[in-house]
Amino acid sequence: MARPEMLEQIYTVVAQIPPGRVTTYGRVAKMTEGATPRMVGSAMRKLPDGSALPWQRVVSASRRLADHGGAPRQRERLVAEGVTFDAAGRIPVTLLWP
DNA sequence: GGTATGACCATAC
DNA sequence: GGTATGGCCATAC
Repeated sequence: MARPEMLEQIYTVVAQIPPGRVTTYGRVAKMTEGATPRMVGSAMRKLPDGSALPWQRVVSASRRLADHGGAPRQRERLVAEGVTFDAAGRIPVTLLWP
């Protein structure tokens, strides 16, 4: 079940990502006790569009945008923050948030 | 309660 | 750099 505490902790971790940096689903899951990458993805999917949560800063472990309907919008929001993409559409390792 | 699906990851090849 | 496999666990039906 989606325990509210865990969901809130996921939101807290995501909210702590600095602007211009990104992190991966696995990292968020590891920082959240009892969570798995799938749950992080589910949590993001459930978010309303106008959410203040910086969901765009969560990317897949290969440093690409996850494959979902809002991916183009996510890429635009990241670029607007100053996140750069290389020719292969990957985010530089230096932008990863530990 | 079983089965299928999903904004995933680590590992092996 | 790719594909395949197993694991993870909440949701939907």
